[in-house]
Amino acid sequence: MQPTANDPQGKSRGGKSRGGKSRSGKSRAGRPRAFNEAAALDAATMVFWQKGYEGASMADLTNAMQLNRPSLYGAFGNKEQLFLQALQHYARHQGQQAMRAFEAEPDIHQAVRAFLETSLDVNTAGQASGCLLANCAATSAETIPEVKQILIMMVDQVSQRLLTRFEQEPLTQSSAAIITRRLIDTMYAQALLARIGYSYQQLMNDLDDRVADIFRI
Amino acid sequence: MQPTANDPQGKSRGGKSRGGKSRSGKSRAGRPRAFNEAAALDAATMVFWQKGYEGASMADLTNAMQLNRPSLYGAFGNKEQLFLQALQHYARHQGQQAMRAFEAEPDIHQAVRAFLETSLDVNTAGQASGCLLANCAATSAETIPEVKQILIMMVDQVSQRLLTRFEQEPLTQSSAAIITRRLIDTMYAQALLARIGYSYQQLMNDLDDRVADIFRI
DNA sequence: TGAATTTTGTACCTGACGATACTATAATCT
DNA sequence: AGATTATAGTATCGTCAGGTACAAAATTCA
Repeated sequence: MQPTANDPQGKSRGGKSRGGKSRSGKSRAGRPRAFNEAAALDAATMVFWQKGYEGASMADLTNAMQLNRPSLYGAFGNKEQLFLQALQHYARHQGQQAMRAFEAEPDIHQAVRAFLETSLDVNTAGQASGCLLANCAATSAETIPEVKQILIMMVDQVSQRLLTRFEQEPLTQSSAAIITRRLIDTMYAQALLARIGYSYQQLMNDLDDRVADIFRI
Repeated sequence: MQPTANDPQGKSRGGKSRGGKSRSGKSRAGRPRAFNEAAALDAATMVFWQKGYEGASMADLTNAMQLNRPSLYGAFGNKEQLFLQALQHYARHQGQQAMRAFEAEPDIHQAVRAFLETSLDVNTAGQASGCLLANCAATSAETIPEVKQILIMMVDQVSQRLLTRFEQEPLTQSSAAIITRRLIDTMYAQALLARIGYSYQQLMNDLDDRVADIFRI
């Protein structure tokens, strides 16, 4: 907050634009950044989440990120690269919350509930509704090839982690696969419904039924 | 095709821009349209389906629709109104195909399969993949309020029609609701997966399992 | 301390955006 | 036929898009 720039930015250059030497912990020469890179990326993520890739203008972005245009280009490349970084940022944060809640819960039934509840929280909390990946990035998948790769990677990874857990439970192999798919489908559906205006309460009301349904074999 | 404009356009003004009198079958005064309105809307729908609302430029649209800009504005209002009309056009055509296949099939098991198979066809045929409503319009739902209304209407309507059919089958009330929800969730998931690059074959391979899963209670 | 390095902030560029004015053209109406 | 109506087609409007050049500022290196 204070103008004295004594906040320890640590690495200061995590591997952005030009290949940094990252010799040691010491910060490099030159004027220090006036913005926090992670916070800026977080803000950019929110903008893309609300407006999508094409719908978000550079003015929207610099505004939300609290930096000026050359700083943005210096730190993130260009709009497309920023978008891709925002997707990965989202995947590492909002996107992982449900999975963490799932894996933290020992009881499998409760784990599924926690997964969907956390997912619903992400889908309805904040200013953007739905899921940046499922609802926004998917639209741009036709235009930006890298988006397809990222999304496929994410989707497969989530499937795999869920399946691994279900396979440890006392279930047949095929049941584990079915439950995994049902859970993922339910997550997508929740994201879409949240995006088109279903409220937290409306979706929350269905949650118990949905959880029960997933296990109904 | 021929320059002689003797193609019977019939109504010629279905109720667009200004309130037409639609007195009788006779076409009104003035130079006749050089483009087919339904075909133009169809082309616009494809463009939006590929690029989304913000991603589609007026140049893209006029190009695909084979008309010039003033004609577009005269016939469809502006870009946003054109988009809304494209959504409804899509809902009446591509969006109804799966439902029609479903309702045409007497055996409920086969009906579900036909529903998903037709849906998959729509999601992977043509130049745009996925679903215009689920994948593209959802992104713009935050920006254009009318989109939310339209999507909610569509979603609820599909649910209702499916549920009505399942309730006629020998199923418990709750089973009908569960199966309806599973079918819809599966449809969304297929659309998303198609959009992010899963091929027709990949999705087709899962289809039998998915159908069986829907009925597994 | 001064040279080197990096970011900031302003101002700006080029091109594309959505939207329209205007005229020519082709039909119907009287 | 002439008047009227509506579209086609061109050329263009004003604005904002994404992206940068450039000089001032703030740090490290020698």
